[in-house]
Amino acid sequence: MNRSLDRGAVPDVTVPRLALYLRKLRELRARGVESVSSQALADEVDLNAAQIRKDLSYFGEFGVRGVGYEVGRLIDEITRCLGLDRTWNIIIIGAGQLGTALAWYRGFSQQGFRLVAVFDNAARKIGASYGTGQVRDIAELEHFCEEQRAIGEAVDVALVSVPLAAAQETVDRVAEAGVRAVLNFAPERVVAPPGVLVRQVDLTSELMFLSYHLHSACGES
Amino acid sequence: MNRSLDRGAVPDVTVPRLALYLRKLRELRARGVESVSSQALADEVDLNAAQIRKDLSYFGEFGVRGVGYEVGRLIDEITRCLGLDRTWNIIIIGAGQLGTALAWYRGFSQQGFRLVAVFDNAARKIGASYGTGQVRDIAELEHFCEEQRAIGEAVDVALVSVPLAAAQETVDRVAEAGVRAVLNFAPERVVAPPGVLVRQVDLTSELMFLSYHLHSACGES
DNA sequence: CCCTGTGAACTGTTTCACAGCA
DNA sequence: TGCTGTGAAACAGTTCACAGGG
Repeated sequence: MNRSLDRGAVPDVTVPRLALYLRKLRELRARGVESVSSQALADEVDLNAAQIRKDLSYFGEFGVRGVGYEVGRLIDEITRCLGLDRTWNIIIIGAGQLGTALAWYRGFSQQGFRLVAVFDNAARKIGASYGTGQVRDIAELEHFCEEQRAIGEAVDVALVSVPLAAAQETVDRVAEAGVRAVLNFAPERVVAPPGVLVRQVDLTSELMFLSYHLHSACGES
Repeated sequence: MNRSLDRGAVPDVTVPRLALYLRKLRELRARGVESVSSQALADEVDLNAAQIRKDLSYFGEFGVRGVGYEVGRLIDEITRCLGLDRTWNIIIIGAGQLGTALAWYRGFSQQGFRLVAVFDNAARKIGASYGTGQVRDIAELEHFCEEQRAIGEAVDVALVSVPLAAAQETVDRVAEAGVRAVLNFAPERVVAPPGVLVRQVDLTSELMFLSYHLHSACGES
């Protein structure tokens, strides 16, 4: 029974934790550690050991009773579960400060994400080369996506770093162009077009979370 | 009874939702809307109306039965609950691509966050002026924080955008310098020093979340 | 009557505790 | 024996459903 297919059973909160385990396991491997128990890994990532065992059990049985998990094997399994055993093509819409920072971010390529293009509507930015992607005119978006599909390198994910007012329109447009996942950085919760997965990265909310806790801590202590 | 003080009763997930309500309420006010029911607001933010009423009830009774909520009043109340009725001083550590993008980000000042300085260890970057903050030598960090405290403008939050390997060390150092909240952008879950609130913004995890869902959707449909 | 505020029911997640296997 | 994998218990968060006040 291939557990990785019955997606409905995997809690959403499990997925980001798998990413965390993966990172820590790679670190352990780099340090020469070959085997790890759920307890040892739990200590490293500051979680409950049962949590880790349960998270992994949604996808299969990767450990050996009485022994633990083989680090290399577990890295491979989690990599596969997360869909990181292939390359995902990403584009960035909006070559402002944030878009530019994202384009230069090294972490992407290290995880199997390949930046194939950056789009902007400002003529003076077009043609510049950021990291592995070139800045193109947003007018070419649909054409570019189609071309990529034609060569078997369809655009999988769009990172949207456009101004607030353009966020929804941009998401609708990339969805229309066939992109099925979006990471939106604009502080505006956009409505996901059907069949498109939208994930929000909201700096303002994060700051407000901090201010709330700083504020209420003042009131208490 | 001031509910905003018994913090233990407020679920963590409520706080980012308040930030969302606040944004939508401001938008409604800008559109000239003066009164809103929990149902109408729920439709706007795509949540359950009871959820909104319960979230607000943790902090007090802001509505009028049979009528709804007065938009202006609710904005004020949420602003107060989130601790946004004052200015918070923030610093950025690491003036790389991401740190620079953060420094230029307009959203901060609009929400009552004031950038007071950017720190870096690269001599050639020091002195440059980013947004409202000037780039200073990281060696001056402790001195700067103390000086700010002396003039009653203590540094409240540090945004950490340094390379992976320096993240933990940097967080420990800002904590030592008296900063009580950190927003960490390095893809390394850092250990929070006692009494310091650390919040993680992890682009890599977000991308992996998308790749997981794209991947498992392929297997199904 | 309408809509808020809230106990109670429900759903989802975490943790416990132990059976089962190396 | 030691550690995994997993039902069952505990806990947290969401939604329901209705009492209560304008």
